[in-house]
Parts: sequence; structure tokens; C-alpha cells
Amino acid sequence: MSVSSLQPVRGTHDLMPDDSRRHRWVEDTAFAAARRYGFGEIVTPIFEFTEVFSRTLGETSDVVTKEMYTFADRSGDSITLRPEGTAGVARAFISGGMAQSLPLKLFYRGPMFRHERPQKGRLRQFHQVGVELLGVETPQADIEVIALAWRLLSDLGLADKVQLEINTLGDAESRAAYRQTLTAYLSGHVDKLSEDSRNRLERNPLRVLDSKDEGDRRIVENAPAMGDSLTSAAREFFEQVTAGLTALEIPFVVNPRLVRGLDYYCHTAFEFTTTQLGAQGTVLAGGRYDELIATMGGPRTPGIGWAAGVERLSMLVGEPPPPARPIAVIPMGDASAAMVVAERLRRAGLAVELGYSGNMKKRMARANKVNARFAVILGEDEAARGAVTLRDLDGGTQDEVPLASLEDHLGRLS
RNA sequence: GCGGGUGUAGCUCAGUUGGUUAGAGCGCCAGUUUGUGGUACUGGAUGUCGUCGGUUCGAUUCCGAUCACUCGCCCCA
Repeated sequence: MSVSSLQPVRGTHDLMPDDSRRHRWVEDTAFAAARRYGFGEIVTPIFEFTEVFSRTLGETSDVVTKEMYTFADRSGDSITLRPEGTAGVARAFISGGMAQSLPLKLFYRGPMFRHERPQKGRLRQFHQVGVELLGVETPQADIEVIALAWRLLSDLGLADKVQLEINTLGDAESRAAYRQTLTAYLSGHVDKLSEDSRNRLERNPLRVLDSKDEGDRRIVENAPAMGDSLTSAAREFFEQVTAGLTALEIPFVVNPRLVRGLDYYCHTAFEFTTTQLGAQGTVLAGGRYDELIATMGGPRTPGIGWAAGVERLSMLVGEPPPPARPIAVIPMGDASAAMVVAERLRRAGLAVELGYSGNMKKRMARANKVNARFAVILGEDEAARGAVTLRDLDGGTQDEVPLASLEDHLGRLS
């Protein structure tokens, strides 16, 4: 094993207890919110057959063309570490025959993998929490799913750090019409477009709309708007979504240039963004994907969902709730007696810190460092009386209590 | 995948205009207090100066490559 192999693989990252506590808090807050909206957790494999992703995300998307962790397993099958959650959930929906139990509300969490160049808030193995609501064609689903996202961000204390942007990509008919109109317009300005946008024009013209290039933006300003190409049904759908958000007092701005990267989206597309994470402004994003499951070979089943980056959220949230403060058990002489007492307290449901070595002074210092609330001191004098010394480490006072009723005492105090 | 910046103790960072023993603060360890922590005081340990190679009598310092991190682009959570 070489020295370099002792480093974590580029773009991956260990979470030590303080970090993982924050991480877990974000996930648990998300799941708790999702449960209030009626979502249950689904756990799918972190790898799938490559086609699950390549067929669904769009052959031209960056995720598929250059970011997937794909390898052949020992039987020669092409396997891909999941780059996102929706395709796997859709696959599970089909292979599990879950069309019988619609509507279906699923929450998921876990690692995702994309071979990109790492940056702040952008890793090769990162974590997402996400939800999918399957089987509901009406805007009520869109509203509920976005409301859940807003609830989660509010619960994390991020309501004033994020902004909701929303747009409609229309139905298939609207999109085809708009794509044609837009392509025609942009083709007329090809010589003035940036190189990136000339590429986008061929692969996915909608993405020219959110180009950051100065020159592109001037051209885009005068481009025909998606809104003008919408069918009346698509327009009405979007109006109902925005009306619902207003009714629920969820602040949003309509951004007609908002486009999603993955091909399966239609109708509602939305993003919660922040200005506090540098170039990685998107913290939670999602949209509607009515044709995805049919495209994969399942029964046509409308769906809408979102995913949020746990690392990105973790960088924005404040301190997670502190862990329960332990009781420190400190033996003066007989360490095995201390183990018995510690075990008793642990069985009673208390968090107990029992040191491994050192004199009393060191053990007290250790108790202090782990933020213990009380110290149980097992001294020889007290032991002779069947008692222990219970010290309040915040107040600095201590009392002798009978060993037999130690749990009761501690239970009353905490 | 493309372009810029950075890389010195566990952490945050100074420093060496190339020269013998590389520093601070925090943290860590020990002591002042051999049955009592948090404060204070005293003392101590720590580094192949990211890695490999080049120039040089001599490189942590200059040059190159490489790796990692970081900022931006692409893209995205």
C-alpha cells in the first residue's frame, strides 16, 4: 500500500463524530418532516445496472456522458454507482410491482456518486435526501412536495437563507414547440453565442437560457419565452401550482430561465438556491417527471420529487442539538466494581463515560472534557457504607447517595 | 474535462532574501494539588516544511512534475 493510497480517494471524505452528528441531524430532520407529509422511507441499492441511469437521465446529459462511476462486475455486467436517486426509485417501483399501491410517497437518503472535479459543496461521493410522490397527476402533488421542501428548510433554520425559484417546462407538446422556436431563434445568433452555448444549442438548447456568459445573456433576453409556447393545459397547470404556493404562504419567484439538467423533467421545475455557497448555489431541486416510468418500460405513472444535498445543507445550518450529557463513573480503586455500576446505569438508559486509566484527577478532567453532567465517585469510605459520592459537575457540589438507589437519584436529577 | 491559487506541528498560521538546533497561539502530555474537573501558573513533546525529481558545495526556501485542497468555468445536490 503506497502513501497516496492512505489518503481518501479524491472527492471523498470521512465524517468524524462532530461532522456526522450534523449530517445525521440534517437527514433526520428531513425524514421527520417527510413523515409528517405521509412519506415512508425506501432504501434502494447504491448501484444499479448502468442502463437504469443511462436510459433515464438522457444520453446527452453530463451526468451520463462523463460523470458516472461505471464498471464491469465479475459476471461482466455493467454496473453504475448511482449518481442520483430518482432512477433507482423508479426502477424499484417497476420491479416491485408497486403500481397497485398508488399514490406512493417515498423518502430516501444516502450516498450518490459523480466523477466530477471537486469543489466546495461538490464531492464525488456526496449524500442526498429526497422524496418522490408517484401516481398523482394533479398540481396538488407539486404543491405538497414543494411545501415539504420548504418545511424542511424552515425546520433547519434556513428559511431566510434560501430562495425558491420555480418554472414550468410544459408538457411534451409545449416543450417540442418551444424547443423548435428557441432553436430557430438561437440559430440566427449562432456567431454571437459562446462556445459552450453553441454546444448546448446542439445537445439541449433550453440550457442556453441559463448561461452565465454575458454575451449569451443579451441574446437570451430577447429570446422567445417558454410561456408563449405553452399549451393552455400546461399554462393552467402551472397557474394552479403557483396559486397553491401562494395559498400556503410559501415565497417564490418565477424564473422563466430555470432549466433542469436531467431529461426526464416536465411541467414544474424548481430550485432552492443560496448565495452563501459560492458557485454551488443549489441546495435542493426537483421537478415533475410524468413520462419517466413509462420510458423505463413500466406502466405510465406520473411523478414529482426533489433531492437535497446533505453536505450543502450542513454547511448552511447552525449547531445541531448537542448529544445527551453523560454520567462519569470514577473508580478510586476497584475498576471492576466501576464497570458493574456503569453497566447498571447504562441498562437504566443513561449515557455513561467510564475511563480506562488514570488517577482520579485525570478521570475528573476527562469527565469534564466529555461534558459530563454528574460524576459518580466510588470511594472506599463510601463503599464501606454501601454508598457512592455523586458530584454535580456544573454546580460543584456533591452528596453521598446509597448505591442501591443511584438510578433513582440520577433519574430524578436529569 | 478546462483555467487560477495554495500545501510548514493534531488545528489556525508565522518564518527561512538558499546555510548548521524551523516558530507562535490553540490543543495534547506532565506538574503545582498521591480522594476531586472546569480557572491560573510552571514545564514538556510534537514536524521526512505534501510527494518525487532537477539546479546548487548546500533546498523547507529556486525550478519542474505529481498528488491533495481551494476558487472560477462546465455541470449539478
